[in-house]
Amino acid sequence: MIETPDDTPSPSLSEADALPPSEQHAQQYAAVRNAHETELLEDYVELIGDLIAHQGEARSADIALRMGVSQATVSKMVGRLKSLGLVASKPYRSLFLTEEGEAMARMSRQRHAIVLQFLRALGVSDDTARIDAEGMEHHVSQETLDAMQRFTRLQSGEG
Amino acid sequence: MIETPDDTPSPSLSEADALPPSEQHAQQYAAVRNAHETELLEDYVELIGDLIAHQGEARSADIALRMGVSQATVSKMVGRLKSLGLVASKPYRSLFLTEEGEAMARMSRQRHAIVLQFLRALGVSDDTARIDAEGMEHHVSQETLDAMQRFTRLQSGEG
DNA sequence: CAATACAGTTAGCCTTTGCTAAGTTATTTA
DNA sequence: TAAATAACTTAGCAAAGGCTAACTGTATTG
Ligand SMILES: [Mn+2]
Ligand SMILES: [Mn+2]
Ligand SMILES: [Mn+2]
Ligand SMILES: [Mn+2]
Repeated sequence: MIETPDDTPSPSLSEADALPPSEQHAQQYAAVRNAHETELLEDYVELIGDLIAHQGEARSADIALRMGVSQATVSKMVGRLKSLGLVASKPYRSLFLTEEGEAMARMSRQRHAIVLQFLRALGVSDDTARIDAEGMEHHVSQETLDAMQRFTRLQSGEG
Repeated sequence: MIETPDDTPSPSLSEADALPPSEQHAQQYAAVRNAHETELLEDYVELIGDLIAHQGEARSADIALRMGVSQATVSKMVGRLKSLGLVASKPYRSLFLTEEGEAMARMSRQRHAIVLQFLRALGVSDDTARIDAEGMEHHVSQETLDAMQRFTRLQSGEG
């Protein structure tokens, strides 16, 4: 392993930040593309889990309504979720999460809650916090989640 | 205007949060889908602007390298940016931003910087902050940006 | 200045995520 | 219980965003 020649000058306040090294920059975008591959899956399983918990069952029509998409779109997505082993169902019947689906739903729900509570603790209004959390949650690393939780706890502790 | 019947119980700590009303829930997801439509465009114009500022010109090969994507993908995307009036170029030559492209780049760059500085102020390491900011930036409302700036200023002021 | 290397484009393919329209199954109700 | 309504599925379409392979144009350099 040879050290990459570092042509990044040390940070200065008077000029615009230099571009990061190409490989690091590429990794940033790759991480985003990566998040985009799983984010819809996460939202679906999280929603299915929430529907089961709050209304006793998860039906396609409810999902379509809450996601704001057509039932056909939900039907196709459910097919994908089944083929990925996250969801189980019989034709024309309501949906269930597999063990794997439950696990993903649990993680997603928790991460979502941390981000939402953090935004509220930051002083963002509830409506805005909900909207922003829905998108941000998929792009937040564990390290950032930890920092958010620290802040939220501090903030509520000081009340 | 009639007030929507509010079946959301007042928040309780002992039970899981209730689901938001369907229309509000749908709006959350719609906002995310919306952000996804412009997010790549924003990253491209921001990068093109940065390349012009830092290296004098923006070439497809550089973009491909920094985005971690094939040159063919860049070529196609540049076609889209041109058809949207954000970028101008002659075949086989380097890229320029239109007025509209400049405006989008300016906004994106500023928003990106606010999110990045905020994450650092929160205590997130530089590498992680860069990665998370690249994704989060597209899902952050003006209200949240304001809250982030307030926090960052406070934090640096107290140093 | 010819050969080579590098940069950019085009064609053709794939997956994801959306849609509408049309069909099928299940449930409700007259 | 037959008819009507609601729920679900399927087929077929489109746009976005990736890829590789093949081609074309530009720049370097022997
Ligand atoms: Mn979520
Ligand atoms: Mn989400
Ligand atoms: Mn950006
Ligand atoms: Mn970005």
